[in-house]
Amino acid sequence: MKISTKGRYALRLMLDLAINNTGEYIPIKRIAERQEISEKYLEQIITQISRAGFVRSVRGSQGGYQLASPPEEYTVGMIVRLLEGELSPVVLTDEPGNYEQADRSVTADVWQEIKDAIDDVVDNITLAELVRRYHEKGNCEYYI
Amino acid sequence: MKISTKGRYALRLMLDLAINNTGEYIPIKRIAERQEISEKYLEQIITQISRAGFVRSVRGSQGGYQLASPPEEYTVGMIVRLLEGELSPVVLTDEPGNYEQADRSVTADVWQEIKDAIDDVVDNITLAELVRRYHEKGNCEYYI
DNA sequence: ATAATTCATATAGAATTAATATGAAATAAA
DNA sequence: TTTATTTCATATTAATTCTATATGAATTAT
Repeated sequence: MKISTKGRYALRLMLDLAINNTGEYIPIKRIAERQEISEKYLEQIITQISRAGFVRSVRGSQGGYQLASPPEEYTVGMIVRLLEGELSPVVLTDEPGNYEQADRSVTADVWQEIKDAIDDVVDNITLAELVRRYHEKGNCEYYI
Repeated sequence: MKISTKGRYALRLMLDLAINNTGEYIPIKRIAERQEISEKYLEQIITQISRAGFVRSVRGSQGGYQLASPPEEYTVGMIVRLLEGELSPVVLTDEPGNYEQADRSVTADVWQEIKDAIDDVVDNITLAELVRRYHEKGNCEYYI
């Protein structure tokens, strides 16, 4: 029952970009240094993020990444789901809309309740909120 | 981000015992048949459950298992955690009590919020509640 | 040209998952 | 007392997933 490093690193990566959202392009190398995460691993991760259109990229010298939209536009859920898939404790083949509650098993309902609770958390925290909390703490430069 | 089959089967197993909580001892073979789960795999699982004292067992012919306490006494959380460990999306080394919120990273706080939301769900559903829901649905004999 | 950087894909070791297998110990019933 | 049934204990294994590392092509500013 764990979110893998990909999902967690993705959030730290996006938060790093949000905190340093100055309009400049930030190379992945810089983020890897700050976050102490393998550069090549981060490259894989941001590739997925980039393909989803969450960031803009510029190749070559002086290139890098920046957020495609303002931090208010990104929820934790959007980012983590991109790397992890649905944040469901089980594979729920029955989509909530397709079946009545009564047609599903009681254990399936439990997993659905857990999923809903998780979604409620991650869909209501934006990068902007995390940036705000980060500055509020103000205890350590890149302790994300 | 999944609960493994052990945790899920454990819940179905305990729910099966709760539904059939007549005072008789139920062999694991019976449960395996009803739930269509490998008998040997279920044995491994109930061994852990038994060691935790959640069930009483009797060996030999006519033996089997039964709940050690009434279904009201078991929450989904107790059962699933037994097999899965903490239902936390990451390993949270900092126990909530040991550190001030401000001393932890903003991402750690997110994972903590997710954990709290999950705990809130699983700690407030008992086996008795699931038995009630099961009878309420009443659509299929062992569709757990 | 050169250095820096994204982009694309392949490879690999470690860990975890999900079982299956083997057999000993205990108990009721024949 | 034998037999069938059942829990209890532990070992093994195949498949999958995780967590990277590696190689190198394409692009761009200097």
